[in-house]
Amino acid sequence: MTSGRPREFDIDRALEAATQQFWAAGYEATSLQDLLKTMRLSKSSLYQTFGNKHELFVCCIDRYQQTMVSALSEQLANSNSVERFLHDFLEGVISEAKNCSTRKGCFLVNTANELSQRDPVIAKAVSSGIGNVAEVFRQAIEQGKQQKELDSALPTENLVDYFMTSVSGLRTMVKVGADIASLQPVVQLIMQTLSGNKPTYQ
Amino acid sequence: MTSGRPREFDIDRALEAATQQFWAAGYEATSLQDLLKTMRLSKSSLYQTFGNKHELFVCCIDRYQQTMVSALSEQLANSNSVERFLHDFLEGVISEAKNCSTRKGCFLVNTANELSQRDPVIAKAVSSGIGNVAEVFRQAIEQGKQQKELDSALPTENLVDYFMTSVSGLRTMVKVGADIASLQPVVQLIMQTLSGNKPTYQ
DNA sequence: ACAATTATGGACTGATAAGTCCCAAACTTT
DNA sequence: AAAGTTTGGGACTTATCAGTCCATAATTGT
Repeated sequence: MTSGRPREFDIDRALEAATQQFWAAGYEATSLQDLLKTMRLSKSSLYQTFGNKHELFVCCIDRYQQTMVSALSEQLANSNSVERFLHDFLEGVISEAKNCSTRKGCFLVNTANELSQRDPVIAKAVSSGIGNVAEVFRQAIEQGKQQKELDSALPTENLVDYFMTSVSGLRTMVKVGADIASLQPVVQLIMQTLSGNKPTYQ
Repeated sequence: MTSGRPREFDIDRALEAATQQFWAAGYEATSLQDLLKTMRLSKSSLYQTFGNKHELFVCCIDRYQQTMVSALSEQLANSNSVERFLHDFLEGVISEAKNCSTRKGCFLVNTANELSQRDPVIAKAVSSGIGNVAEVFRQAIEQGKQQKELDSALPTENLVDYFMTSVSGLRTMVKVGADIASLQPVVQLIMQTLSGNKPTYQ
């Protein structure tokens, strides 16, 4: 029935560009002009397609969260050692400290810090996203306990909370400017704690 | 020589008020109107005394940092157990999760997250402040090792970095909305790791 | 009395923000 | 050809922001 000029841009690519912008600069510091530039859209197209800045942001959060969860799930599935999976993730977090320029951290955590206290809609999206990420790690840790890689004396929930806390902490340290040499031993300590202080994977 | 009408407001009280405002809402989200209201100053007085919003903010950061460091030093001096000192600090961090309303986190960490990537002046002030805080914990941990409370096999620097990372992580978890019940076991795990997995102070 | 300083408050500037609206052109399907 | 839709761009509104300036009053020391 309905027809008309077809949309020329790709919604997902536009969302990806918007995400990069929001991720790098935050919500408030990103102006509509910035978005139009990186998304390569006219103002009309943006408002018609995404509603407004706030709705666009929530879309970006959701998309980021889905992407992250599926990537993590895949990595877990392709990994034969849970210990290695967790260790590699931590290493990835602190590897941002190698090149001074990027240090973007995690989009969800950044957003939580910027907006969770004053925007309940965004707070809910972030909280949900972090919950989904934590769920992947819960599965990983459960699997690790069954394979006797991790300390099975402790409740899985505690280990998940501990891991999420550690990841958040490393992210902050990277942002504050810590160097990778000082964070490497921290990663070792975290992994030792998770595995019940057996010698850990290097 | 010079005389004139004496200043009617107290600079330190004004800085305290400004700090509370910046702390609660962040730098960008705090307008000059907000500051005038909480500081109970006229616009002229604010600009004459503190220069501008940015300089005022740096003053707040410095003042906060000094206050925090001296308070921590005092607590450490008055504490007979280093383990208890560290444990109480972690408990204080997660106790914010009890009353949903406040959850302000640490002013330095908040600022690092908001501005460190794009404001080098503030980044330096924050980094310096966090360094001073870490120094107190370094002294504490050194003392703990000498008193055989902590695992002396590990370098002090690593333990300090681990502790700072853990604190930052807990702060983020609180902000994201974690409840105190799930963070309590995390605190236990952190303390066990610091003390070399002896049974820890409850 | 006089100079120096701080006080208040409002007017003002220049910039930027998000969002609305309108228009003419481009494109697709019927 | 006609209807429906998207395109880009610019004009516009409304609001807010940080910061400057000025006039006037209040209070101090000399």
